[in-house]
Amino acid sequence: MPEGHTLHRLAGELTAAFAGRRLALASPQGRFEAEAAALDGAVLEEAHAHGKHLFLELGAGRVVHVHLGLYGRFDVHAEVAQVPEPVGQVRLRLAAAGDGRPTAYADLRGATACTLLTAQQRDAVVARLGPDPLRPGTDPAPAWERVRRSRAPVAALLMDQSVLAGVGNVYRAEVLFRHRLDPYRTGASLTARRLDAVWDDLVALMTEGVRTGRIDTVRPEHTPEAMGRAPRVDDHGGEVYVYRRDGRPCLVCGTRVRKAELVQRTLFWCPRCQRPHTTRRVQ
DNA sequence: ATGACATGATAAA
DNA sequence: TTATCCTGTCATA
Repeated sequence: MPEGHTLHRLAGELTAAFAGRRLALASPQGRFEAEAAALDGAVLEEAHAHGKHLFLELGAGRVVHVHLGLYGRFDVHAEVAQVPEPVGQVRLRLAAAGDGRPTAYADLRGATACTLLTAQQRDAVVARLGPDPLRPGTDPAPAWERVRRSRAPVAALLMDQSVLAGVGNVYRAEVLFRHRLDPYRTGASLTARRLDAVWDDLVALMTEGVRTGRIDTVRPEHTPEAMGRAPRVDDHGGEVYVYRRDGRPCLVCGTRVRKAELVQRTLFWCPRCQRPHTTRRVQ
C-alpha cells in the first residue's frame, strides 16, 4: 500500500474524521502503550504527510510520527455504530465518540515507525526529505540538481527519499516506462527538460493516486477496455505497464517485461521500450 | 504447517 | 553488502 499517495490520502482521511476531536489513544499491542496513555484525551489539530511520512499534530508540540514501511497499514473507519475490539496486532488505535459527530476509529499495524516527536524533531525529519510531488507548489529543482550530478542509475535516484520524497517501487517503475527511460541510465545523462516532464507526470499520477487510493498509470489506449484484455487482479488493484508484470508481454510492444534487483528492490522494465541510450547521432 | 514475498528504511559489517 | 524490523497473504507441501 504505502507510497506517498497512500500517506497523503491517509492524512486527509484522518483529518476529516478526527480533527478538532478529543481522541482516545491506545496501543493494544503494547509497543506504543506509554505514549498512547500520555496522549490520551489530546485533541487532533490535523494530520499531514510529507513523502511517506505521516504526522499527527496533537498540540503543545506533540507530534505522532508514523511511517508504514513496506507493509504497514492504517485503516480509518470514519463512521461506525460502535468501536469494536481490536483484531490482530494493533500498534495504535485512535477513537473518537460521544461528541455529536460520527463515532470513528483508526487502527495502525505493522508500521516501521510510530513515535512521539517534538515539533522540532518533526521538522528535522521533513528536512531530510527531497521535494514531494504531492505538495502543491513544490519546486523540483533541488531534486534534479542532485540527479544531474549523480552517476547512479536513475532508477536508484528516484527511490532515494532525500532526492525525491514519496516515490516508491511502483511509481518508479511506471514513470520510467512512461518516459521510455532505461532504468540504468545515469542521473547525469538526463536533460533538465526530460526531468521536468517526469516531475509533471509524477504530480499528475500521484495526485490521481491520492484521489482513488490506487496506482493507475496506463494511458487511455492501454486500459483493459481499450485493449480488450482482462483487468489486472492484484492486491493493490491498479492498472500498470510493468510493475510485477515480468515475463508477460509489454502492453505497448509485446516484448517480455523483465525484472532485476536494484538497490535491494525489484525493478521491472521493458527492455525494448526502455532501450539503453546510445550516443546521439549527428545527421 | 511452512515459506516466500510485499508499494520501506536503517544499522552494522 | 548483509541483516534486521514490522504484519499479513498467498502459494506450496
